[in-house]
Amino acid sequence: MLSKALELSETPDGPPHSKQSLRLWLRLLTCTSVIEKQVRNRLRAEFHTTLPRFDVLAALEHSRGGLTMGALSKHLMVSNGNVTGIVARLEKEGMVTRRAAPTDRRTHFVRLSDKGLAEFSAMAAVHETWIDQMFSEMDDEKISALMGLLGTLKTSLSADGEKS
Amino acid sequence: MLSKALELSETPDGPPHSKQSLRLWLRLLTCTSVIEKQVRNRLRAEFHTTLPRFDVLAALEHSRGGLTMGALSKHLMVSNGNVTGIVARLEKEGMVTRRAAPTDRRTHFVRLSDKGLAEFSAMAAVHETWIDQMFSEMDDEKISALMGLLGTLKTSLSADGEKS
DNA sequence: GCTTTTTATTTTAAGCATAAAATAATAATA
DNA sequence: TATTATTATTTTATGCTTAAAATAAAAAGC
Repeated sequence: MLSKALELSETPDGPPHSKQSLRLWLRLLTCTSVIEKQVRNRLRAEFHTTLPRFDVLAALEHSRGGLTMGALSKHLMVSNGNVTGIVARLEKEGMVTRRAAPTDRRTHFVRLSDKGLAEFSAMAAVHETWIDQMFSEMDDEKISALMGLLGTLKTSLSADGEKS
Repeated sequence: MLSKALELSETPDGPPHSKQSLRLWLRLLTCTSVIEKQVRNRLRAEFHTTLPRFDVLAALEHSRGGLTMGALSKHLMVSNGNVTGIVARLEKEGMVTRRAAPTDRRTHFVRLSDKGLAEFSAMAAVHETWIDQMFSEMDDEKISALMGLLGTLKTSLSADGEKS
């Protein structure tokens, strides 16, 4: 009787967890890629700049007083050498300034210039409207639900990362 | 009285839609970046290969008979020149073969070699377990809910894209 | 003080990614 | 058939990204 009950169960086995995870991962990647591509294209078309440069400026604007190269690298989750290149280009464009710390000549502080702050502020305002429009069909409830589920995913990813 | 009712409403205005969208976008990007980085690192460590190469092999395996350069480019959502480079490296490694179409010498068909199929099959199996583990704290219900919400997001992105 | 180690950053070499220009082959049209 | 336009792909120039090696300064240990 038990087997019969299982056979007739209203919740039969679906695809295994791994297959569902894989499909979810592909959809997650597609959504992110589409948004990222839009942002890159618009930054280039409207502000003649790139997403990595925008990200560096955002990190600097968020923490007034400047950041060291290492802190920037850690915050943006990219390699040291990567930050070196992006900051070099931003410096050449006059968007940021670099200065060695007086106490430790190894560490270099990067700060937004006045021009950098002005340009970033303009970009950030428009950037926010781009995102707002792309998410326009997501009401507050859906946004909140998605935030929660992605929070769980973050936890799951942390747990997986611990094991390495 | 109406204004009073609004003041005392149990659902006062939260942050505006644009701010919530922005926070959601950042979380989405973080999750995707973490997963992508894990996959890249493991592909390199365990198979001495890269994610772009893996993606090309996956596209080829999925559609037996081979794909043209243009079809590959469209499927992977990357530029033509990008595919040219990746396929050139894969060909040098003996993973794929390239042949001009007999009827139209402009179009080139790319196919998995036997070696390419064998290596990809091995990688794909392990890759699936990586994803499965990263999503291990997401039960079937959460995966399904996340799929649905990302489906809505995809729709929203399509609607936004139409306007360009 | 002198050596060793650690820390912060840059450099280098390779691959990925794009847009724009160039090639080359086919299709359309006069 | 000769010209023009379109299509499929590659090439080029530039920038992003990484890992690994190099540099250089500070800290630790003897």
